[in-house]
Amino acid sequence: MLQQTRMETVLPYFERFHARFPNVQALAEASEQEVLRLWSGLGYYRRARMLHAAARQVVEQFDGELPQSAAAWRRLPGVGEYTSAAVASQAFGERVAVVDGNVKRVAARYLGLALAADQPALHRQAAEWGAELMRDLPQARGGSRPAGDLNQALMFLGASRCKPRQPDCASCPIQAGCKAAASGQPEAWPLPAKKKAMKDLHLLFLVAGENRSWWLQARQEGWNPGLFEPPSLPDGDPTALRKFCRQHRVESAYQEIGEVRHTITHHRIRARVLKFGSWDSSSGLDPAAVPLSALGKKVLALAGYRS
DNA sequence: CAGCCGTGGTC
DNA sequence: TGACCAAGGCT
Repeated sequence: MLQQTRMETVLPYFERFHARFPNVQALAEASEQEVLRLWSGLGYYRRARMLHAAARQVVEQFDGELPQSAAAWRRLPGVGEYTSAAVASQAFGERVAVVDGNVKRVAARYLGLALAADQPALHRQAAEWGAELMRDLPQARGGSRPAGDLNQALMFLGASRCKPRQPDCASCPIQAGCKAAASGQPEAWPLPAKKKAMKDLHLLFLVAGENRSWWLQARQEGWNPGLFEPPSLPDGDPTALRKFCRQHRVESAYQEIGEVRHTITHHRIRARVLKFGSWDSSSGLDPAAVPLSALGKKVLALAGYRS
């Protein structure tokens, strides 16, 4: 859950998720839809599907025993260099360095690397720096976890002092050897990344339903795969709308009830919402019982759905 | 390697 | 308002 997502955002999701799936067996036995439902709103839904797949793999292939090393964790779906190092350093005391956004920023400043945050070269050099710090660590004893502590310390330093903007060098414990602090312009590191262009997308949502029964479809591809939303199609094509209504046996009498704006990664979505009065309500779904995307929630809220 | 995937907070 | 960014990983 913490991949690309802040602790404060994750916490309430984690609490609910962990209450429902207290162990790997419970997660493995759940349906993917149930897993997505408890994840819905957190974003990056592929993480949920991969976590679910990993749980099933652990139960089916390893008899429910969790991997005991970074290398073994790394083989699970959804577990990359960062996550395997985070788990193994905290749980097993393994001397593997984490490289996240914080560590990369701290490394760029401390070492004075003229690289942008999204450059693989920065990731590589931050990893080398981390490995070097790991080698100089004292041996673990008496239950101490120097490797895990170092990893958390670097990430916390990045989040609390060595922030992207207005870093607090005065309170930084490693200011003495820091190139960026010495320059007087610590904010100049890392270099500005090339900005990615946003694309505008115009959609049309078709909403029908009331109370506990609404017209919802599971998305198959593109964004939010596996999540439910009211059906949508590209805006600006009346023929497509008529065809869609005919296919789904919905009378094309509707009311335009408003507009919803939403951003998904590099897409800026502007969606008009049409509400239909008559539809085949026998196929209605309860929005509370299926995984909804944030976009789907916005559309339903506009249409009068109260969760 | 480059592109892709969500959402919410901050300034 | 918009740009940036966050405890990344997969294709």
